[in-house]
Amino acid sequence: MDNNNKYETPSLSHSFGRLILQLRKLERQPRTFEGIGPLTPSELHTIDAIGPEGSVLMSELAARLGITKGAVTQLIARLETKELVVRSMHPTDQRSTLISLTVQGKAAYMMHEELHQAFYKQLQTQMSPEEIAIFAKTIDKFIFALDH
Amino acid sequence: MDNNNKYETPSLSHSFGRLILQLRKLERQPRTFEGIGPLTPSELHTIDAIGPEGSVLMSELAARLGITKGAVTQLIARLETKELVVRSMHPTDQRSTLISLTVQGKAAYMMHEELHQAFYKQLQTQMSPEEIAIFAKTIDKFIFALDH
DNA sequence: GGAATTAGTATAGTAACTAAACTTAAACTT
DNA sequence: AAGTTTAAGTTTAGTTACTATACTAATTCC
Repeated sequence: MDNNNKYETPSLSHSFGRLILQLRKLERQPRTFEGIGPLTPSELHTIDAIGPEGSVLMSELAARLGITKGAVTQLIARLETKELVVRSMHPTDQRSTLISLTVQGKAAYMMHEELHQAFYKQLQTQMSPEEIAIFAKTIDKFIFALDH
Repeated sequence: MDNNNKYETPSLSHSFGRLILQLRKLERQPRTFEGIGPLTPSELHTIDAIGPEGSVLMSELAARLGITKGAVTQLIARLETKELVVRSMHPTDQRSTLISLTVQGKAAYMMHEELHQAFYKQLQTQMSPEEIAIFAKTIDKFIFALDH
């Protein structure tokens, strides 16, 4: 046996493969929010990236989400028709557009955040604080390894 | 401060948010394989799910990938035109179709597997065996928590 | 020997992008 | 001051990766 791993665990590659398939599934499931309607994962990520306070440039949003500016234009257009987001002028640069959440948008943000909190609370019943700590730390190393 | 977490770590929710955006990005990047050409992430997951030996039913493939049978039909059709996969008859059930990898398909499988191995080897330079073990274990709990 | 189930396919529609060409504004260059 | 380059954002057409629905054919279940 050329595997001298002395820790009896599920294989990392196997677990990670399952995680990816699970996340792919999760990431194509829209979620419906009370008084707002269904929001796709991309819409939710965008709302998340804007944040509940202040405003963000289109290009900054593209950078945060890791997508092109063209994709952001399309997403913001859709969120604008849903009245979750507003565009406003940049005070000094006429080229720039500032995006911020409407009252409705903030409500969606909060409800989504609560879902997250509930999830992490539920996770704490399954994992010890030590495990959670290592998990968070290793995710960061993992991300680092992902983009070399 | 109502956060009595005594472990100084990046917040799990923050790390996980970043992980999701990173994986979304990764999961829309095709990879090119020597002598085969570019393969999309979905195509690679499908090849992975078929495996290098034996054959798999369409419906089993759909279950493994967590997508509908219709989606599998389309993916297999594409992989068939790329000559990475062949359909064959089920010995006793005329309705069923068995899918297996061609020689080319197995080559793609192997090259992809080598990429994975290289990634995990690189990860081992960043993480201790204990961390890797806990990471694998906690991913499983995490997946469990994801689908309640 | 039907009736219900199961395996797979076909088709139309949607989400989530990208790439490339474009417009307008701002910042440099000389 | 005029021209050039860069940056911000939009538009459009195309692709991938699905889903949902309706369908055909084979099998199993009374």
